[in-house]
Amino acid sequence: MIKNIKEQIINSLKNIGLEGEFELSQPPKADMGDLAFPCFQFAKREGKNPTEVAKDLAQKLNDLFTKEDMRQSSLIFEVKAFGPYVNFFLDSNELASYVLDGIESAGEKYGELKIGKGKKVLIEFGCPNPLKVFHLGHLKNLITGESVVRVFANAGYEVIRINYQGDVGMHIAKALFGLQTTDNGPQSFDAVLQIMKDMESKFLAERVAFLGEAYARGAKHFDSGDEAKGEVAEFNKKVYAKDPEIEEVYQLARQWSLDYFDTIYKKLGTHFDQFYFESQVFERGTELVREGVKNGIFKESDGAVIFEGSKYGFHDRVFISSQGYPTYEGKDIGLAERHFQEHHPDMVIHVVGKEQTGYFQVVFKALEQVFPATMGKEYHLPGGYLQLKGEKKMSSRTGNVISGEDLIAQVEKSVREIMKENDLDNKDEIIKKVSQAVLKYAMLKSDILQDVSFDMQESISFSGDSGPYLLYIVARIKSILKKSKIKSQKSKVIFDIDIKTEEKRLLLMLSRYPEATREAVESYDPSKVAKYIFDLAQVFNSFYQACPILQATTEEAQLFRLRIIKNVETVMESGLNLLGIEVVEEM
RNA sequence: GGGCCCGUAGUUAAAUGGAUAUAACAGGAGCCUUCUAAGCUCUAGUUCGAGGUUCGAUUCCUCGCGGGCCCA
Repeated sequence: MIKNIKEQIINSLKNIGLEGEFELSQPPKADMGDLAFPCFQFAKREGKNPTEVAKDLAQKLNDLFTKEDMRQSSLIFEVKAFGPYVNFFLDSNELASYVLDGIESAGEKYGELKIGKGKKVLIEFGCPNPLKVFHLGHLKNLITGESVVRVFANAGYEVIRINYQGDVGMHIAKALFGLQTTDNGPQSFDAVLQIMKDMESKFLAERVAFLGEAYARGAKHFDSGDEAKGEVAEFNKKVYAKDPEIEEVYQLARQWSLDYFDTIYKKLGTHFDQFYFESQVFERGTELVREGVKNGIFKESDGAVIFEGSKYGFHDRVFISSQGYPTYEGKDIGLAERHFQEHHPDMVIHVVGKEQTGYFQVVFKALEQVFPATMGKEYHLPGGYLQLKGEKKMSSRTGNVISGEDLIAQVEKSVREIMKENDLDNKDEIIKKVSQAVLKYAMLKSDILQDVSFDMQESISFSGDSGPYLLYIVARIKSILKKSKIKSQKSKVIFDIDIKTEEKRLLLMLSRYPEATREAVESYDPSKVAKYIFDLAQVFNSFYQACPILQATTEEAQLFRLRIIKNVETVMESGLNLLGIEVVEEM
């Protein structure tokens, strides 16, 4: 959209003899024009003063545009030099018909891209560990991952949603140790199994809390000394060996956890195409690493198997421990083989916290050597932490932290409180959608790498830079459209309409949406879309204040404004959808 | 000890090396018999420090200072 307008300007520049690649920027103020061409680089190449060059270019372009047959279109009506910039003013009426026709003919597809066409990408996100708490980090990861999936799908990629979960390893051992430990000493796993079977009728949340407490007991014991570490490690062996003593308890606890995670996925409107488990890949991972030792990729060191990342400027990492068990690194080798054999992806994106950056550098380097086909295709998308305002980073080591589900519940409670006076049909559903908007927008509005400091008061506030603020604008537009009673807004753009500055700014803003979706996919960062929607919302509000719609002075103006807000609605809904946020009819 | 990331108004965040560093919240002053004022308009307030590269640095480089993380 705006891209085509820019191309027209660039063509004009080429017509007057400029060569090479140009970027157009946006003047800082509306009265300085709609698009700008900075002359610095061109002037440098010519060895001239940029201000003089701008003056000269503006003159030449004006000469060009007065020759009617040379004009690309009537969209540009004025060219002016501002210091070292050549600024272009677009004709409001031409712009209006260009933008509105463009969006309307694209419909819901407006903002979609083709850059990923024919390419397949696996996006791995979520990844909570069974038998551990679903903590705030997982919540943020799910929200981020869901949005990244949508941004890539919107860009034309075929996306496979992957969730990889750690159902073997020390954290499972800790939970099992905790389960068999009571205040009066150890109990048998038969007894544990009986307790758990008796709990089957209870709520899932309660059963999962029971597992969480067990994990916390086990983790505490593990940290209490070397001897304790050894005791817990015994359970690790049993898990890997599928020891019948613990197998039934382990399977039941694992299933409770997974069922519980499913309820959270549903609550957040996310889903997965495929689940992978560490239990499915650890054997193959171990095998591949052992083979790699023979090929000189990995190296034995003090009974463990390591990869010498230090040869590549990273650090060495253990892939098989001295006890003979694969580490996360070793398992990831087995996992990657399955990814590539089953899906043949062009790219695998791991949406994981930023603290894993060093880990992935080494694992990807090792992978390249085990499977050269993965080279350049594995990508770690590092995310910042989620902190509640006034608290330190959350850890699931200790039992008493706010879980992801607790936060969802607290947000819902606060939203319900704010909306208690509102008389609405389907109020519960609206509250749920608004609550999701609160959480998702708060997590996605800053750069993906930035830590999010979640301020409950600010995020649930219905004014300012918040999810509800955006939903409110959509609801207001829908309300006006409903009241307008005009069935068809397919008015021809009326060329004698006097278009106000606020209307023009809004039209220009609408034309930039595809640029936002492109930036988001190119930088792997949904926040680009979030920022765009917020900017659009701001511009809309100025328009809304300055331009009465239903009380417009002429019928033409009313039809025109209805058409504009219909398009704002389309773009807002589309952008929010990329963030995983559903709009509401009223609130 | 080695490596990575970060440091912007009181707070939370923007800014492909470009025009007067932009918003939100909090503060001050206005605007509702009018489409949902959950809004709008005005106002005050910012680049951690020292160098360097550049016509131009919040952005790139070096060295400090402060915070986070990974590895040992």
